[in-house]
Formats: sequence, structure tokens, C-alpha cells
Amino acid sequence: MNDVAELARVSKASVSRFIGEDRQLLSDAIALRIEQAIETLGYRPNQMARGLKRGRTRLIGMLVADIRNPYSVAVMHGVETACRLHGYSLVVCNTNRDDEQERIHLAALRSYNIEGLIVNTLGHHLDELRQLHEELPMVLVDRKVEQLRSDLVGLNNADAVRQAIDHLDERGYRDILLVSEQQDGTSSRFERVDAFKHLITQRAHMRGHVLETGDQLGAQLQAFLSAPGPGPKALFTGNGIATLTCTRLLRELGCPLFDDIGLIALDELDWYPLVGSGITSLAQPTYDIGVTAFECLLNRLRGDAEPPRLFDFPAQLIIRGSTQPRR
Amino acid sequence: MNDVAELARVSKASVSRFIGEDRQLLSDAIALRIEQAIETLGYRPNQMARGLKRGRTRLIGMLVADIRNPYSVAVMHGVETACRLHGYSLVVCNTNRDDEQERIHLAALRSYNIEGLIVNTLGHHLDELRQLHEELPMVLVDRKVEQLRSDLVGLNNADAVRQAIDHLDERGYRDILLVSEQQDGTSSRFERVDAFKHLITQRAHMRGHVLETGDQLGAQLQAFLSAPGPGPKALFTGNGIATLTCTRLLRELGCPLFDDIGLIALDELDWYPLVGSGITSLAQPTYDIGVTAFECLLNRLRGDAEPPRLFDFPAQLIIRGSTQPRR
DNA sequence: CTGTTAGCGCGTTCAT
DNA sequence: ATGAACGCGCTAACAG
Repeated sequence: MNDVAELARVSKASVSRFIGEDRQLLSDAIALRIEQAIETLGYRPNQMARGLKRGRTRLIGMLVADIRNPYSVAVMHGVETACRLHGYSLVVCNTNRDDEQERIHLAALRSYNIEGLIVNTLGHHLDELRQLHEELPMVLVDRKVEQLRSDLVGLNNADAVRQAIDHLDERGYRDILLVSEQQDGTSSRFERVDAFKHLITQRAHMRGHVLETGDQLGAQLQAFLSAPGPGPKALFTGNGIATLTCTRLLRELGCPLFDDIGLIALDELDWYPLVGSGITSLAQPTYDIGVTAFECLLNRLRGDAEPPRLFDFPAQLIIRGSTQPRR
Repeated sequence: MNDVAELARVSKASVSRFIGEDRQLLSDAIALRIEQAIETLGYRPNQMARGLKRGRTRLIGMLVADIRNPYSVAVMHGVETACRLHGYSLVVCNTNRDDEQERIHLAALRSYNIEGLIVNTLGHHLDELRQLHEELPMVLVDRKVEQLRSDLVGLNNADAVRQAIDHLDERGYRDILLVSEQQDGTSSRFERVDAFKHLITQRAHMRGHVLETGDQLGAQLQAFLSAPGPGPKALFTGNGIATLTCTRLLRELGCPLFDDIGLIALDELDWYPLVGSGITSLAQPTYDIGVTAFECLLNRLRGDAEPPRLFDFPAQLIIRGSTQPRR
């Protein structure tokens, strides 16, 4: 910066104005000289120093529970795109579903003076999160964190479950098994199971069960398949992992996909059309969720001080062969 | 930092020594006082300021061509884990296969004084890359960039292709169609096709063809299927996208998976066991590739000035139903 | 409109 | 072993 100032025969302050938002304060003559000096020297301002001085680092942090989860990556894609569009960069932290790593990452992010934080983890370490929240805006994605008063963007889980049950009902399925990952406090997971239990009891002609992934799921699935019931059976998988697990198990049980049993999956993955007769799904608008999460942050950074808001997107039903029962 | 110094009745310099690597220079008494002061005030050093002063930001950048590509995400997982293990944080930049975005991200990363860069893109903007390379260590992942003398970590493509051909040969397939994504300069993509063409001509009893994904692939695939040939036919897909595309097309053509035609895929995806009789694959050690990429950077940061090194990992064959021909 | 000055939070000489 | 003083690259307050 000194070199630029010297070459343009101006002060550092003018150069600072040029690269900042005060360019209109400069006379054309000086602006031109600075521009040329910058050009010839190939000068690039140092964000670290700017951040140190102004407190604006143009850095956004994202805490992800599992970077290998396609849902998280899809959301991250939306976030990253929105970031770049607004001149921000994204620091990605994968906690690997581990509380201790969440703590480490939280400390690291804070030390970088990130301007905002997107949280897609269990959000244990409440104290640190709340403390951090006093310094910067935060937005939760998919998972609610109790006692953390911040914006939340995710899926309208109750409505998605209703759509699933409606569709299964309409297609003639009567005996429904919801398979979820193990309850570990993930709010969306709980909400889905909860809505399912609630809604299924309202339909007298249908019956609902709930299972979790784990060692025993294979045996339990087999039991479900062979037990007598009120009518055609179907699985409802609560997320991509559950779908993968269940489909694998069905194959191992020698069950043709999907003649004897229906399947509807929450979350859409690119391979769903390829398995058996194709897997019917409820797609989440993951990209929009990511973009919205970033925009929440941006609004807060611009001074929006409204009470915490909730953005729950609707799921979109994509019908494939797994819910077209053969008689 | 001032507050800590004041509370511990020492100078800022001592606090700096305490949080830095000069802790052994301090007397036990002072170290203890500082430790307690830090504890009571909840002091956390500011990485921005440390970076500004020492040039060590503990930040690593990663340039990814397509964040939705499972391969890239798997590598990123390894990188991120290694980063955290060594106290680094990761700034992820998705270029979305767009040269202009690559340029923007490159400029952003530089402005943050990242210490090293992991590149998994086409690496156009050679000038900027080389200029950046003079300031910091770089490592290429999967894709070579000509005229950029830096470490490269990826797959031993020639060997992987040989493994595929060996396996197909052994299983009795004679008429092989390699389907690759469109050649856009991606070195690994080219190497695979190149090795295939070379190796297949060495086997007189086999015949090889090469196609690229695109509008016409469906028709071309159908032509391949119906044309007479030297024996059983098989597809060899060059990456996950090609596998997805081909499997989808085979289904649309009403081709049972995989009775009439074999399939072996480069890259392993979690849904391969579920499609048809299961898809045989050549798995890349993506996690190790990511970890190795970071370690390359770390070595360079520690002063290693050896000539650029090449790490090419072997692929691992995973046999499933798609290469078990029915007669 | 422009330059001068004083830090942002920290590491690093120098002294002592 | 410890502290004082300076500067990393930049912005903001003030003065002109």
C-alpha cells in the first residue's frame, strides 16, 4: 500500500479510500493515478489487515455435522454460492458428529473473527454458542438448538410427513414403517417421527410403526415384512442414510424392489431413479435452504434486529416406481 | 491481551510468549499468573492479528471444481480432518466448473494470506496460479496442471485402467465401451482414455470403443448394444457422473442390469451395491488422497524444498454383480 | 477533496 | 527471564 501511495504520489489514506467504499470522495485525477499505480504494482489489499482494523473480515463460518452427508453438501453448495456473490468467503468445519471437534472448531472460528456462523450440528456446547451469538449473527440449518434464539431455516417436517402419508394412503398402502436414524437430539429427526406418530393414528385404516437404524434393524425389518397387517406394506425412510440402509437390507432379505413393499424416502438423491423400479422421494430445496441461510446472516449483519425467524420450506414429492404397487 | 497483561501484572510481550511457542522462556511464577488471567478473562488470541504479524494465518485454501462431485467431497473430508489435526482451518472455494469464478476465488484466497493451496480444478488462469505459487506451497489433486511445478496427488490412472481391463478380460467380456465425461482438459480424464486405448489394442481378442457423455450418448449406446461384436459386451465408466448417466440410459433402453451387458466403474459410490445386481468398481482412496494432499503442504511449509513429487495411489477393485455374466 | 495521525491485536527485536 | 518500543497493512478521526 505504501508503494502504491508513493508511486501515485498520494497518501495511504487516499489509496485506502480508493479500494474501500469512499471512492467517490476522490478527485478523478488522483483516482486515476492510484488506479494506474495499483495496476503496475499488481497490488492487492490484505483482507487480514482490513479485518483487523474494521472488524469486517468477509469471512463466514459453517459448522457441519457430517460433510459426507449429501444433504449437508447440497446446502453448503447454496451457501458457498451466495457467499461468493456477496464477496464473502466460507470457512467450512466438519465436526464429524463429534462434540469435542465441534468445540475445537468453534474456538477456531471465533479466533478468525468470522462475521457470521451457519450451524448444522447438534449444537452442544451451548455456553460457547450463546457467547458467540452475542458477538455475531448465527443461523441454524435443519436442526433446532434449544435456548438459542436465532434464525432457523429448514424443512417443514410435519408437512413433508403429511405428504408422505397422503401419498402412501392414496396408493393403497396400509401398513407403514418409518425408519429413522437413531434419535440423538437432532430436532428434524424427532419432528419427523413425532409428526408420523401423530398423523398415522388419525387414519383408522392405516397402521404405523417406527424403527431406528442399528444392528437389529435387519431382523426387525424381516419381522415387519412377514407379520400380518391391515394391508399392503410400505417403508418411509427419514433421510438418505436410512434409505441406503433399508434398501441394502431389503436386498439382503431377497426382497424384490419394490413389488412386495413400497418405499418413500425423505431427501432426494441422484441415484434414486436407478434402484429397483425407482425410489419415490420428498425432495428438499437444499440449494435454496443454503442461500436463504446466508441471506439471513447478511440481513442481520446489515442491522436487522427483528425477533428470530423461521423459514420452513415445503418438500416436493417425486413419484417413482417404489410407490406403484403391483397387485 | 492488554487486559490479561494488566491482570497478571506482566507485559504484553510475556503474554505473547505464553500463547506462542516461547513458553519455556517464562518463569513458572509468571506463566501461572498469565494462565490464570487468561482463564478468568476468557481471553482468546486473535488469529487475524497473529497472521498479520507473523504471516502465519493457519488457513489453508481449497479450490474445488464441483462441490457436488462425491469424489471432491470425499477428498475434502480427508483434507479437513488433517487440517484440524494440525491446527489449520480450511477455506473452501467452489468454482462450479467456471473459469471466471476460479479467478475470483483465487484473488480472495490470496487476500486472506492463506498458507497453502489445494487445487482440484482445471487451473486455467495459469499466470495467477504461478504467481501465487511463488508465495506459497500448492498441491494439485487429481488434475495435473501443465507448467505448474508442484506436488500432485491422485490416482494411478494407467494402473486402474489396466485393472479394469484385466478384470473384464478374465470375466469373459470382449467388447468394451469406455464412457468418459467430455474432454475439457482434465488430465485424469485424458489419462484414463489414453491408457484404455493403448492397453486395449494390446489384446487381440478384445475390442475397445470410447464415447463421451452428451446428447447423443443414448443413441450411441443403443448402437453399441445392438451391433455385432467379438463377444460379450461391457461398459467401463470413467467416473461417478458417467456411471450415473450410463446406468440411467441402460434403464431407459429397457436393458436389464446387468444380464446382457457388464459394467465396471471408476470411483466407488455408496449406492453401487443397490443398482441391479450391484456395480463393480475401482475405488479410489479418497480420504488418504485428501490427507496426503494436506501433508504435502505441511512438509513444504516446514521447509521441504525437494523437486515436485507425485503420489499416485492404486485403485482397489470391488467386485459385484455387474461383472458376473450370465451365459 | 486530501493528508496526518493514531491505533486494530499481536510478535519481535532490542535492551535490561 | 522480562519489558519497552516498533511495525505488520490497513481504516477512521480529524484537520485543513
